[in-house]
Amino acid sequence: VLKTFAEICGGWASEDGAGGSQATGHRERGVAVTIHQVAQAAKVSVSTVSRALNAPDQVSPETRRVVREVAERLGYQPNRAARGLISGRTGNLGLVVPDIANPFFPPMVKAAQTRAQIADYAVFLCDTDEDPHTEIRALRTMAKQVDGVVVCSPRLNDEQTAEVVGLTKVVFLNRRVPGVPAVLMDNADGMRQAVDHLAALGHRRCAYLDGPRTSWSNQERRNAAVRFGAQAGLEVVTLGPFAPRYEAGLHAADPVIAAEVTAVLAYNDLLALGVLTRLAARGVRVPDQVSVVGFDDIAMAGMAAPPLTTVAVPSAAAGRAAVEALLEMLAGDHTEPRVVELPTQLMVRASTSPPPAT
Amino acid sequence: VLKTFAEICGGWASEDGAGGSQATGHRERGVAVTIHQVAQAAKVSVSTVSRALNAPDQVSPETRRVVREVAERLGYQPNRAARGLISGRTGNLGLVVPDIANPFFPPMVKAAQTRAQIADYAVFLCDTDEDPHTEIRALRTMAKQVDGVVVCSPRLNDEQTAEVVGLTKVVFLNRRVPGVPAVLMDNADGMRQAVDHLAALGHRRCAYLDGPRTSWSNQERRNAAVRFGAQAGLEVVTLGPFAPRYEAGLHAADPVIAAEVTAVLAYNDLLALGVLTRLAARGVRVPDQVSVVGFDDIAMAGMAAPPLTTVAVPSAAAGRAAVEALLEMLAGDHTEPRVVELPTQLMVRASTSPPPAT
DNA sequence: ATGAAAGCGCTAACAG
DNA sequence: CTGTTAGCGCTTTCAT
Repeated sequence: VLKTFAEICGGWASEDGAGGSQATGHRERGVAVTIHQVAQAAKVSVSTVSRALNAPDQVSPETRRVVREVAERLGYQPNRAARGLISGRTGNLGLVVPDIANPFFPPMVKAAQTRAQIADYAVFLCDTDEDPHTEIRALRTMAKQVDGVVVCSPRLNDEQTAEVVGLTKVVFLNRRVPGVPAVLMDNADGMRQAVDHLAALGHRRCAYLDGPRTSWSNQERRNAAVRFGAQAGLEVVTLGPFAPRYEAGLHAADPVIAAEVTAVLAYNDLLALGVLTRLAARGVRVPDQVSVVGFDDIAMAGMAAPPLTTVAVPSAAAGRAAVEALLEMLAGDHTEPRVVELPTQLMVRASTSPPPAT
Repeated sequence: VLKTFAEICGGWASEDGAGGSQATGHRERGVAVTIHQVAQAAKVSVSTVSRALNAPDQVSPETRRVVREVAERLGYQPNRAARGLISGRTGNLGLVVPDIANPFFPPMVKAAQTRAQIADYAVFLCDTDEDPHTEIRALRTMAKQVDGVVVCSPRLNDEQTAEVVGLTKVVFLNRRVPGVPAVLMDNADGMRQAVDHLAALGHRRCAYLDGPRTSWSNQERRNAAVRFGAQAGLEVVTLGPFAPRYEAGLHAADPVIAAEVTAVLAYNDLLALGVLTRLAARGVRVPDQVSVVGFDDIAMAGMAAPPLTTVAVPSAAAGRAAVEALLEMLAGDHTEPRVVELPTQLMVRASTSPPPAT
């Protein structure tokens, strides 16, 4: 019941829980039980133990039964590091993310980890804090202890990308690089849906809130907005660029008002949410006076007031798909480097409506 | 440019970026460079290479220079698994979380991972999806390939806890168990601040929205609300229990209205946010008619309308502290199992005000 | 100061 | 079907 630690820094935030209840069969743990102990206890050789566990049909049913029973009783858990050393297969995957605190990533990470676990892979997580340098360093270190890596929204340049691809099996998530297997989201189609929605409501002029210049997704989204806008008779003026954050949205709202548009397409939800807040503060009613559309459909989008119309992006499915693509590569049935593009979908909620009658 | 994958399930959500630009010194990667290759290239034995890298003062300055240069040129990265096999130290830590998609956890995970990385540890992440069974299984598997584990908001029962503690070094986060080192947040004091705030505003009767029955934090928070409420002349009626989620908050708002209170203390922010939404839908103005206080201070709390008054919990600092506690245990300077309790702090925003004049 | 040799725990030939 | 023999890549005595 001590009480200490003065340094409180960066983020704050809580949650937790207490025990469920499941009986655990009694195990005799003698600190570290190795395959040798099992072999000895079962009165067979270590290789038999290994086979009984990994290649069940290479040992007699009886031996197998005994070995497995003993292994179970002793609580034997094979040492994956040792196994990996000889087999070349570590049973580990790497997962690299620019910023896990960005609400866009957690569902992706969760799905990826869960999928990996099902295939009996453990996953190393690395948050690069948006730094390409940290990213490449992490990848180099990881390479040796994983069978492959999923890199989400890579910030690597071409040279670094080439190096990484030579280091280990890699699947990119949210970035298309020739020759590199990847899982992508159909940003263009999502933006088309959003633009069509606005045009159908009768909007004729809207703003696109530009995201980070270096963002691959942003380029796709902006281009699509302009292209499909022209096609649907919706003029799109670009404002920005803005950081993909709530605070930047607060900032972006004023230019939006000045731009005399009846609708705004934001690069992402965080930005859109900021716009919503600031618009309300300035007395501009959403959606009556201005319609707002986000992108991503992060959890908070549906909790905003008004609930945000946005383009849902299948980030959980993408995380899962990326791991699956990696697993396929590892299985060796690799035809060509696979590129998967997942569909996106407009979620119409309450932040969009016909423009005010002039 | 294929296009496939029909199955879109669970969560949806986007973000990404494209390359920065940093020159990478040219490396001659011969697929996998081992300590042997370095030894050969440097014309010394493997043990000398090992020493030159790990125990610099055991080799002559000249040899050291040469070896390091060669290692650098070849891009040698020691195989941590092999190292761990002999040294018993894996250089890996485990991080177990009930649900990374819960916005409470990402800052914690990020801070923990970052801190571990600084100490040159890699981290295995496991999301247990709130399932004690998955949790114990993950812990058993991890135990062998890590030097220690941080378990966030453990859902383990006593027996399982005992087993885990025997498996590897463990630090709990958000749960106090006798004999187990832990990092805690001062829930009681945070609740005291919230209650005092309400009492100071003139509230005389408020509701506490109960969280999950099994949650250790919830028990602490509820008890504190009642105890400090009595002390401050604020009657606290408990409503619930509710799941710690936005949807549950939507549901909780109606009983709140029926309870004829002038304020509500929610178990956590998600719940409070739901209450905010539903109250607005029913035409109840916050804070004019009812004040709302959350707990945790997740990112969305500040983005709500009105911005939520809530108790900030230092989750990032906690993640960092947990890793540090683990690191200390590993270093062996373990005096007694350490328990650290971090302070919490009320963030007064716009969802609280004096009660309506009756 | 340096090299040779012995394993860490495990799997994969290779014999019986 | 099962045991024996080699190592995987690395650190660490133990000699030299």
